[in-house]
Amino acid sequence: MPPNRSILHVDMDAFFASVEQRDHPEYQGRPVVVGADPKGGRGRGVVAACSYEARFFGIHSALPIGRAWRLCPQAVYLRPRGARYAEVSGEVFGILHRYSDLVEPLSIDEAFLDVTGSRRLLGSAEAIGRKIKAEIRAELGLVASVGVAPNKFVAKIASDIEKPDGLVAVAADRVQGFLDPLPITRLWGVGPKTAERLRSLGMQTIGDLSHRRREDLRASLGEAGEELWLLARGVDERPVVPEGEAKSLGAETTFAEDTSDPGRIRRTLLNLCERVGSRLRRSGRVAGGLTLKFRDEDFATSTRALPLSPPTDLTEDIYRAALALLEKTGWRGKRVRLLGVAAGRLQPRAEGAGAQLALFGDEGAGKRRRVAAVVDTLRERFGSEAVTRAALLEGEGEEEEKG
DNA sequence: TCTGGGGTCCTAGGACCC
DNA sequence: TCTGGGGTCCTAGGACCC
Repeated sequence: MPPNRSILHVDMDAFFASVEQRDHPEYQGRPVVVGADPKGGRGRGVVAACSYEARFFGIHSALPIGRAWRLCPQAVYLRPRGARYAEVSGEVFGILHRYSDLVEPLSIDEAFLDVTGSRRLLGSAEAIGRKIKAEIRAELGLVASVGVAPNKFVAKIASDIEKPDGLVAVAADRVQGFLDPLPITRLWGVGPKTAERLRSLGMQTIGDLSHRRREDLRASLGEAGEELWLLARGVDERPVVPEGEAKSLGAETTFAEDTSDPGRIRRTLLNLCERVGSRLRRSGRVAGGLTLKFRDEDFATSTRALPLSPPTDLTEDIYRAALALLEKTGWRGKRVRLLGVAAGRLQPRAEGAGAQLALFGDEGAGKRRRVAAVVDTLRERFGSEAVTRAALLEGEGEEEEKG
């Protein structure tokens, strides 16, 4: 690890809303809220992103959409267009890669760059940050905020401090002075629960924490406390790691109203399994495990998991496992708010996997894979709601599918 | 005013093995 | 009849992030 690193954190400002305003000039200057359907104030979701005009009314991300509606009914309310944002995100990352090979995505609209090795050729880290902002604006018509610091943690905070359109550089000898006055909630990994715990121990600011003894934090918060202590002192040695493969892949949905209707529950579950299976097949991977998520009308959430052996990317296999997991939740008689399915233990699909399955006595696998390919094509062409596999819903295990 | 959907990581506790 | 300690793997829950 070089002793004097230059790390950038680049964070797009109001990303989803800004893409919508750029794609639809008539939305410019207006409050734009991207998120769930507000349904006249009765919608169940939350705000995913909103423009700065909307923030003026007190709207912010994660706000229940019904509340946003009451604050500003005249705003433009839009459903997220995930594929579009992914496309624009790719263009943003294209610009970032001009300045370093070490680009680590943190989400669709945020990344770390290690520009330590780029400084000689491309100028100071701060100058690089300025160029990145200028190119994002000129080429994409979007605004980013940038933080420059000796490590990831400080760079991330720095990018946030002067949002929107900010550029904040923190030199190594100014890190402690920069951090100390900030509230503990700025620490990475301190959410509502940990913040409450720290406050009950008399700590309000990062300075309050950095002035404690390391052993005291270890005693009260364990290993996590020690890590917080290090962050509070501006110590963060984590390297910038270019993108790796995702470790899990899931889909979940909240019902428009809580339901105990078995047919509706099974149809929804099948649709989730189809979405997960389809994404697995597209990514060329198989899942070695499945987790079902279940939330009841009281918002109590539970999960059940099992291994998938052999690993699979087929909707039928995933759905069968999901039904077994659903039984383990004891769902009957309860009203369901949310169902989710997540594939884990992902691994590359082996070549000739179908032939291998045949050895295990599963001759239908090749055929089912071909059916899956057709379904995927139809769904791509006509949308994910276009194709329902009626055959999988019938019988409910009393009747085997015939080939 | 109820609280989305996509993820990651950590921990506690039980099973199992030596 | 009660008795250990370590290691590993697994599941469920939960905190956190965007």
